[in-house]
Amino acid sequence: MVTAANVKSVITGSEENIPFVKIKYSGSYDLSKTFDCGQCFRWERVPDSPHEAEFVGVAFEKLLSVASDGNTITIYNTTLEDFWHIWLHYFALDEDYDAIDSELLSKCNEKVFRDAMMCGKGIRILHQDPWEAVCSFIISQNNNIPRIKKIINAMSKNLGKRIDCSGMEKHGASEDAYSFPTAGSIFAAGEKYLYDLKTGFRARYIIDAASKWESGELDPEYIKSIPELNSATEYLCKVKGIGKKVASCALLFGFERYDPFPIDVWMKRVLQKYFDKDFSPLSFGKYAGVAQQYLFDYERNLGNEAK
DNA sequence: AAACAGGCCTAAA
DNA sequence: TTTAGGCCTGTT
Repeated sequence: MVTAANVKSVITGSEENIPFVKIKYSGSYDLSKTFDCGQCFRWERVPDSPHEAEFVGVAFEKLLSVASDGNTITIYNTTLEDFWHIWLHYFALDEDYDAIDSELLSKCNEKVFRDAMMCGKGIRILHQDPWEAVCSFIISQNNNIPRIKKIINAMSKNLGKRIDCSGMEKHGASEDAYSFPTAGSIFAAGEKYLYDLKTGFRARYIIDAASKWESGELDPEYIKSIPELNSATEYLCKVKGIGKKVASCALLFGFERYDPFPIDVWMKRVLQKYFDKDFSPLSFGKYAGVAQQYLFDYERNLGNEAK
């Protein structure tokens, strides 16, 4: 019962007591680019993995690792049921990126964009938990990725649920793992507690978001139901500490939409450098967010090659 | 050591 | 409506 276009086969097995799901997949899926493009903060590369690439992380209160070898993706420490219910969509294995790419090319045929798309082939936009996305991108402001990860780990360790990792040592889970804390537990902990976890001036923003999340003033299902991007953005901006950029990221990575086009310092640079003054990212259309990821990755890789 | 990091808030024109 | 300054912390 294969329901996703690019998933060719799914089998289960077990390796040293760790159950896995192995997916044969057509098309390109680049785990490294996907986890390294700044959309998520809880995945780490597994050192000395026998796979071409393997990452271990926590999502939806579960610890798992994902490995890729050619056109095979293996998810360790999961079940077939969770694969179909959670991971198929989380990893965007149910998405037809060839279709997305050709839609984007029909909207923009600039050479730089074609190059960026080629360079970023295999990047996937994950479908993360909405609360985790909101909270993570509040933390991301005026901050760098190592410290964002550090803060999120500290919050998880102190306020999340402990997750059993036994048997996952070979998959990079040497220490205990913890789920991303719920809005309720963050709100209960209070602003000073968060401040002491080095969140800095963002502590009160996180509390404001958690409080609105708890009270229902910030309702994820309602947000997902808003058809128009600007309305959804405005709605999220009710929270102190959420501005246009943070809202765009949260919507793109946690609320099931592809049209947000987060503009940060990198994207400002890209737009200035390669596009006409009157060019609007809106012209990328409904998959603008995917275009943003390609361009972002492209610009950052150019920087790395120059070093 | 001073500046910067995938911003946002606030005060002041 | 737009603009400057400040902000927690860690790293270079």
